[in-house]
Amino acid sequence: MAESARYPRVPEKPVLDGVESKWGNSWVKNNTFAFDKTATKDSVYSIDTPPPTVSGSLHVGHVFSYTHTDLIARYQRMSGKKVFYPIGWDDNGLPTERRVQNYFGVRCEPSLAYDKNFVAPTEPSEKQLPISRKNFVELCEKLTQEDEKVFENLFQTLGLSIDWNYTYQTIDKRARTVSQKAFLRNLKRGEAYQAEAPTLWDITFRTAVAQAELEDRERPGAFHKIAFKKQNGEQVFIETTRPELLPSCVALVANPEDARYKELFGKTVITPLFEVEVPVVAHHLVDPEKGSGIAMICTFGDLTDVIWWREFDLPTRGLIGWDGRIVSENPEWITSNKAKETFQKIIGKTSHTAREVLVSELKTTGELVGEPKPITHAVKFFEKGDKPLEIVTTRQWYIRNGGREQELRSKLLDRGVELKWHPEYMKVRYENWVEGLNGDWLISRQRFFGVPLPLWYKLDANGNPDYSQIITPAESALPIDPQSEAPSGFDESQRNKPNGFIGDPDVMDTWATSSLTPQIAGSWELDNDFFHRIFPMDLRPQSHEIIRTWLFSTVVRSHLEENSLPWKNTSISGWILDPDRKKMSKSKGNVVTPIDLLEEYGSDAVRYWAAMGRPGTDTAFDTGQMKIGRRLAIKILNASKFSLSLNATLNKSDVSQDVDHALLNNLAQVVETATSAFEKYEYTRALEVAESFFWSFTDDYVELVKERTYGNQGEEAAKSARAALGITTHTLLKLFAPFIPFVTEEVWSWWQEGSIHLQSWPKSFEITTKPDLGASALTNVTAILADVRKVKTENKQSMKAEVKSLEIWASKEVIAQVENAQKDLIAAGNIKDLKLNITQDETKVKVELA
RNA sequence: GGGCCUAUAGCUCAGUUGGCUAGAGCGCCGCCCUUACAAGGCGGAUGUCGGGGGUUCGAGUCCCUCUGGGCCCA
Repeated sequence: MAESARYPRVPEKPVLDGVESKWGNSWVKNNTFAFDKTATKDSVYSIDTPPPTVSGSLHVGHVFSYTHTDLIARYQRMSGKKVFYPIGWDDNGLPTERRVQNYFGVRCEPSLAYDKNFVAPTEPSEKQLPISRKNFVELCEKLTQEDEKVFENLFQTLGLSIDWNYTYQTIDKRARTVSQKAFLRNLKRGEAYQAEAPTLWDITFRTAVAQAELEDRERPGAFHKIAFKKQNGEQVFIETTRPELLPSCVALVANPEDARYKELFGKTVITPLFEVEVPVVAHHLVDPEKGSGIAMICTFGDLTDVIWWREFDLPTRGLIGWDGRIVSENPEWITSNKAKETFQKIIGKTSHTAREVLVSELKTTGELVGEPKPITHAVKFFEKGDKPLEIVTTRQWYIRNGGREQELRSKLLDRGVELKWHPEYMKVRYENWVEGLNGDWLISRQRFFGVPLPLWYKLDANGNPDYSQIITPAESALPIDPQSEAPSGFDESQRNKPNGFIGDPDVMDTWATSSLTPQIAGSWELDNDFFHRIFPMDLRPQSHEIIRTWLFSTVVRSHLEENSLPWKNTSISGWILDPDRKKMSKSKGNVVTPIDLLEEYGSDAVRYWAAMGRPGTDTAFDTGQMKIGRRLAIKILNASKFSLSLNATLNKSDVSQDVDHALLNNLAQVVETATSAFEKYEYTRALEVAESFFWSFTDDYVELVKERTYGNQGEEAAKSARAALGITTHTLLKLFAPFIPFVTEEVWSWWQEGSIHLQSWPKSFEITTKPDLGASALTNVTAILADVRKVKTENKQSMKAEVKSLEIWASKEVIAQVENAQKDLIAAGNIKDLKLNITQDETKVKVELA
């Protein structure tokens, strides 16, 4: 075996262990996936990678969906694209604040001064320690940095081909600059505006909440039947689940068709306990079947109240404050002494307590009829909150998103059509959402940790803010914090002083920053040359539940700022389902952490499982698939080692035998199928065709030609097989490279230079040696070999058992193919005597064992 | 209440514009220590394609309807 030194780097016994750290480190160290900044737009493939919420926990879902993106990135890179594949960390917003509170046992108290010697408690204290806003933000930054390392470690172990030179944080300076600049542009163009309006309000977080952040939850409640007094002294009975809102009642409403109440429309009634005179109005939204068919309108109990309040131009009688408690002063519209006395009993109370008090009062006066009737109803919650939302009137900032203008809305719907969705049907979710919008995008949040609205307001001579007198910073001064910096033309001593200024205390919604990820990653306005090389981007990968938020808001910002789509394609990942359809939970002890998974099965194996999940399709968490992936990875190692040990070559001109030509034709077909599948973002299909070819290659073809490569048919025949083996191995490694990046890189390093991930994706014309031949010259022969194996198995013989005679009846063409390959066939089947007969009938085989 | 997805072997899933006898892997059963791999190989069994109706020469695939599961929204 003089030639065995041809591939000296092939190990004796290849193993999977250690490939992740070996190649993962190598890729990072060598900048293997560095983006070429000089690349022209048409050669770039840019990816708007989702910034994971670092304060959340690592989940197998991360592994799943981020792998999908990486498959596309690696394919595009091998196809010759300059791939821009950055990543950001979402460390902005409520999840981070909440995690810091729990982790350190602190809470933000904006009135406190910054303590530069502050040291965070090592153990969270039982009672939350109040700290200044700046100290709080510092803790947020400290904790998220640690979280980010954990994610980075996971993603590198998983083999994501991210360019680590382009990481960003949604709270970092660049993100703040971009968010503030984009907001100021929106403001200048009239797309951002402030308004005093009823706002959905979370009393726990004390912040306004946007439509996209709402969810309905079924909650128990009770209908209370309460008597109002008509002008003629008779009673009319309403039913309400929120009797505590009685003091804020501004009208009664019934359906215009409801005969029971027709005579009341246009008249007034008197509220119980508080003796306020309110009108009775008619509106089609009232369901005559619900309750007594007549309801009280309060400011505000729910969103329908807001509609009625607006349409009937009713007064605002705010009752609930920002803390969720009843206001601390007797409202001006409650005038009688008895009513004032009653109101004193609920001042400052939570709505729950106020309800108990008023129900008891109503019982005493007899205005509550019967016992409350328990019901279950849908109540609006902030998706991250624990208490039902209240509606309070506040001044907030909005960005136009088509929620109030048909023209913009239809343009945004057109953007949805322009975007290529993978899978296509996900577009419907976008359309449903946009069509169902009922207001503009509320972007101001009353939080501490986030990107501040870059605004100040002038104070009048009395020291009251004049919100129409907005002071904006110069773009060059961004990012700014209006709470700690004074606007130009003022100095800090004028803060909160008459004729001075105040800073806007609010921060922007986390989506107001996330909606700019293409601009942040692409250094918009900071390096516009760079930006225009990568924008519009090629792909936004994400999951389906945030189409209404992240995807839509990004489309809005890009449409407003660039008058274009932010990306050409979006691919929507499905969810991970538990195999037993039960939620994984810590209490059950069956939580699988992704890092352990990668260690147990190997990253390539876990990626294989992920790759089996098609875009948009929910996939079961299935360690069985990972075992198969692991087996595939091991098989690639062994089969490649074997091919190389047979002195495989890449000499196309050596291929002379029909079975070898046919193998390459078959392979070329696989390449074409895999390529077109990848072009359609159907990576699973690409993997499947490569995999099934690979197994038939090792099981059938390699077995068939093994003896020939040893030289039993002479050097020329051996060379033909060695070239076919080499070309096939070479091509298969590339086809598997996006899926199984570690093992393919390992094998590549045995006999080739550089990284396989920077090689060109195979093309069918580079592979074929005799394209007109087709593939049947091989498949017809391996089918016969399979028949021989079957007979041996049926007779409980070993595969190398001798066949006394093999007789074949087949068409002229098949017989010719068998004749061409008969030496391979005889050697592989250990056949002593081969008889060939031409027939018109189907191929028939008779095997006689020794 | 509206929208979307989904139902195929014990399990996880393919099945393209309707077209030969509906496939794969796992699992199961049987066999083989074969000098790449026993963490391997070879072979086998397994289906009322959720139910009902319709279109068609022909339906897992298209239409209607019912039922179960999931998601989004109201």
